[in-house]
Amino acid sequence: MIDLDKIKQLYKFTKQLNLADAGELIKAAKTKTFQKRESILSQGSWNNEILFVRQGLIRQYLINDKGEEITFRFIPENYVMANADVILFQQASRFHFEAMEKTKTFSIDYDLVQKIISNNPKLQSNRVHFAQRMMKEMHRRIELFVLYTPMERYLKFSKEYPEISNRVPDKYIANVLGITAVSLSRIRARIADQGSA
Amino acid sequence: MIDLDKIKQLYKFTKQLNLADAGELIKAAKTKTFQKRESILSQGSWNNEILFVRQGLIRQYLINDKGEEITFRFIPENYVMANADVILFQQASRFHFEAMEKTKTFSIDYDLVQKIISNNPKLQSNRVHFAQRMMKEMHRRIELFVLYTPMERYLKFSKEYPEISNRVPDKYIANVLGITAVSLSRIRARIADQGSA
DNA sequence: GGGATTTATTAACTTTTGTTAATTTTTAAG
DNA sequence: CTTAAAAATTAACAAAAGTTAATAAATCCC
Repeated sequence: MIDLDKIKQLYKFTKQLNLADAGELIKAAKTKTFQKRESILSQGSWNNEILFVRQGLIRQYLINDKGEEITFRFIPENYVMANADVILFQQASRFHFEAMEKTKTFSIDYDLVQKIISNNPKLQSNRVHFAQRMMKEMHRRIELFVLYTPMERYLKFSKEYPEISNRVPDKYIANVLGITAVSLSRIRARIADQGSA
Repeated sequence: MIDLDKIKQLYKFTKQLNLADAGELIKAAKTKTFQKRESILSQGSWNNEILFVRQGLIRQYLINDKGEEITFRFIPENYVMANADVILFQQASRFHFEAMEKTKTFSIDYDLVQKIISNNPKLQSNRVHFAQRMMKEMHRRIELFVLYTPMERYLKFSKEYPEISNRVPDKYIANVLGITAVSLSRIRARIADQGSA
């Protein structure tokens, strides 16, 4: 993997990436590959690596009080996996992360990112744009729950993220949309009905 | 309003605020007061002020396709009102913001914040902590929808934000939790039942 | 390609929510 | 304090979602 490749990949992630200044970050990034179903990070971990997904798809999930597995989020190509529990909430991870397909990533320790950024002030704008991207994604997701019905959520989700929707089992999508798999199946039946009516 | 007061208030907002460096920001902040029910920002606006709520409570809402008013978020003391549509999504505001009580704020134009920060690199850490605070809040909210039932959401919300829960009409809380006012009323009845059973 | 496993669908039933409207309670304004 | 307005509750019914289990379809792997 040569640097040019890295740069291209990262450039897709944020149009604002300042290529000259990002050099140090790119140098520090480690390449990792995970096989399908391989665990990337487990519940209880204090690992605080940031992973940029170059290829593949990661699923973030947890086991709730009732012992049920609940998928919280998908992280496809050009998105970043960050462990909110460790980085934002200063607690051990409640979540598991696993590759749903063969997944290639760049990874950097969050502490190292901090350090590099503090030594390269020009990287600040990249950090700002990264944070904004995360906030946009989260905001959209909250809107989905507050403003729309389960059926509308599903329609919007599959329209907005076809590259996820077509790759992962519906039962995981159901979790992400805050409904059960059975309910999602019925929603799909209703949509098919209406479409042909 | 003397500067010391401003500083104290802002300090509450983020423990990381570097008081010496924040001087310029504090100088640039304008003090505003809104009366109960007064509109702060309307749908369609391109205003991109950031408001820090010193006192009072702001309600963010929109009118959906069906003409229904839906409350999206509350912004109480020591929280920041920012218009995501203008700042993150580069679009005119879909939301209205109004004071639910007499509300006192500090306000700064987002562009001015940007400018001041770029001239005072030490303020960067404040910006990072601000962004992290927003992300924490959003993450928690998404968790509420993905991991919990409407009843659990209500219990957690009223426990975690009693200062909001006790001040605003239930019908607005219902929206924020993604359910109807009637349904919330029934949930409350069920809780009362169980409590006395 | 064929059997095993996983996923999706369907069914049957219960519980909860949405919707509309009436009624009670609370709040606000004069 | 009294009345008007707003909010919350309750009712009645339809629609949708949760739950458990059975069945069908898709997929995985040797």
